[in-house]
Amino acid sequence: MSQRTTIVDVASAAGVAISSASAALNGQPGVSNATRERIHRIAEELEYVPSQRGRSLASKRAFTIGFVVQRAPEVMSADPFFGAFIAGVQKAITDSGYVMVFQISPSWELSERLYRRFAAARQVDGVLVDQLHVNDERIGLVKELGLPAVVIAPDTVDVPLPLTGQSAVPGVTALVNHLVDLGHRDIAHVAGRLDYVHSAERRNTWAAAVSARGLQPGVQIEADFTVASGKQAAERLMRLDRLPTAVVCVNDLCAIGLMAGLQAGGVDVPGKISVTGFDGIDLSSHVHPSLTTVKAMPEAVGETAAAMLLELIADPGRAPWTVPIAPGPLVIGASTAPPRSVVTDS
Amino acid sequence: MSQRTTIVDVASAAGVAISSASAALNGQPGVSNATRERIHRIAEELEYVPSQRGRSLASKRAFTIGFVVQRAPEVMSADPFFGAFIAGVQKAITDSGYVMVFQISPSWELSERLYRRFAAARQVDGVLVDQLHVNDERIGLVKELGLPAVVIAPDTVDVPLPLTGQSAVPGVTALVNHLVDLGHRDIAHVAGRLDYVHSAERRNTWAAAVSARGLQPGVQIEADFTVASGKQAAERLMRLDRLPTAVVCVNDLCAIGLMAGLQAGGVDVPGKISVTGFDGIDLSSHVHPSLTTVKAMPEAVGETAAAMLLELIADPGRAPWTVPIAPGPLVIGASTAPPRSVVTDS
DNA sequence: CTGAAAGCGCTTACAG
DNA sequence: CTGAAAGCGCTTACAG
Repeated sequence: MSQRTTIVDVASAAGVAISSASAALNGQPGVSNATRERIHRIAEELEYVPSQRGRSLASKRAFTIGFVVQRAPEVMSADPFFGAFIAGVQKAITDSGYVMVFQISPSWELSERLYRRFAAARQVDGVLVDQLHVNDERIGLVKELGLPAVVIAPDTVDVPLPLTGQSAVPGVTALVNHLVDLGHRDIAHVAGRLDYVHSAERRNTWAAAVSARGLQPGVQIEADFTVASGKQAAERLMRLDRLPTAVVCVNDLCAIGLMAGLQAGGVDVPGKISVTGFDGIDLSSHVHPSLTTVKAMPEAVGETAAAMLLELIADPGRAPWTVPIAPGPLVIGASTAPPRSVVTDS
Repeated sequence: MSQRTTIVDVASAAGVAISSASAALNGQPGVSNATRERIHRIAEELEYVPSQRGRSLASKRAFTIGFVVQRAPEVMSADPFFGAFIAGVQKAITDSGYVMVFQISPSWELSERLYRRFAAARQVDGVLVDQLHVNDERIGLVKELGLPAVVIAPDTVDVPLPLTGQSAVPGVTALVNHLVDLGHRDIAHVAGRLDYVHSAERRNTWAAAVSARGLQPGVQIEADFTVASGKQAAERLMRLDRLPTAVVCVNDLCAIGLMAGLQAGGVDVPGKISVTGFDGIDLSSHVHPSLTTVKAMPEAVGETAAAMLLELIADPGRAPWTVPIAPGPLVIGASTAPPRSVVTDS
């Protein structure tokens, strides 16, 4: 392997000082067009690619952003969010020469260590904070560390940091209205862990939307986003004196588990109970019955979050701002239908 | 934000030269125990964490490994492999101060650009090459770039690079034997894209294992690992003159789609057809019927691959070696049963 | 507009 | 065992 070409090679080949080469290559003012072009041409000829190491040290930037996903690896696997989210992040950062370091952390304790190391070793220029908890310790931590950070959460949340994400309010409201319009009067909810901001938002929206139609919110069961927890929710539901006629689930995976549990217990979906999900994952259109759900747009969220982080890194003093992502569309599947009584009545 | 403490601060506080501080902190010989301890103590007091930027430039290492996943983001989402695989990678590298840069690339063209940039910008010290294709261009590319690389593939594959992974031979053979023992004589296969090494291995193993039991391999249908493709496979299967009594699928997701498609077409599983998967993802135990499958161990593969890459980076001249990962266990679910004729016969 | 110099924070030969 | 010096490949004031 021959020596890599450095900016010194480019400068000497162009007959200029390395400071001129640097300025020209970085598109900075103070270089005549003639020499700028010559330097660019020579850099190309020599296949010059600046070393991130030299650049990092001199410019005090890592050209790297950090993303710590705080959840168990097994849960991550099931989550439909990450592929698309990360693809979106990449789309936003790649052209700036930035790169994303990705870590999984099952616990807050490990997350904290990872963030501290990121900051102390100057390994990243900023971080993405995902899956916000109620009273999330990470907010205080990134502030303490002076680490630029963008939070991903429903845009209804109030945090002292730049934020982007989708609100579930329009989606869950549409889901509830769809059910009420079908004739449902007893609409239950299978919630996610309520210490997560996004599941709390969905739960509250379910209750508010049901009330807004003049109905009493039905039973509420707490689950944890997984298929297994949806299945357990089905078992708890089937032990009730009276089944609700419809269930709004916090997400698709949970709804898929719920449907499987109900079907295993001999409860027909949607004949006996209608079920809705949230996320619009690929699988939701392939299960039987196909799921009525709301599409999330993780790629758009990832792209926006990363773009915001880059802006914040360029201007760290900037006051927090929020960029809402438009809510995704309602997808009506075969898992929702009029309740039996209504069908009989007609 | 106060100034970060640097090695200069540590050295001057300890009253030694920075070279001594460096040697002591990095556990290198040539420092007396007394001064070594003193330096360590002072570094701790000052909460010194070495800057990766300085370290990188001086030591000509990035302390970063690259992982480019070459597939569409949507497919990634569905893939159960990555969460656990990445968790395993982290486990292996975190203590060495290494970090993983993660990229998704839908095409070979983009992958090539990413690898070239990694190499040219000295952004990573090595890469993980996953999901090996038949005649994979990445093998030649990493060699050309002089980029240390570890390949993840079934350990039956022969490539001129260090390799780790699980062979599907024991698992698929066990699956086929299970079906034959139940009485099946017509065992079909839904394959993954056969230009992938791992799906080719599974296909070939299916054919060999069926033959080894003195039977003719049944129909073979090509799919692409997704639920949707499994569903399409079901439709093609149902158009055949005679249904096979059992189907070995390339992976769980595909098997889940196949079962959904069969059930939608009124074909009972396992009453009419037995179905097997591969991977042992969480979902496979929650679908109805629960899936007979073989567990994959992505975390072990990730950990081993990353550990190997670190070894290779430390000794780039090392001759390629292979570390096989023990195959995972057979999981017998409710999706396999004796064929109807056998049940009737008895 | 252009260039010489200092410096980012380390590691690594090399003298003593 | 210990220290002074050079150097990794850039960027960034600062003179000219």
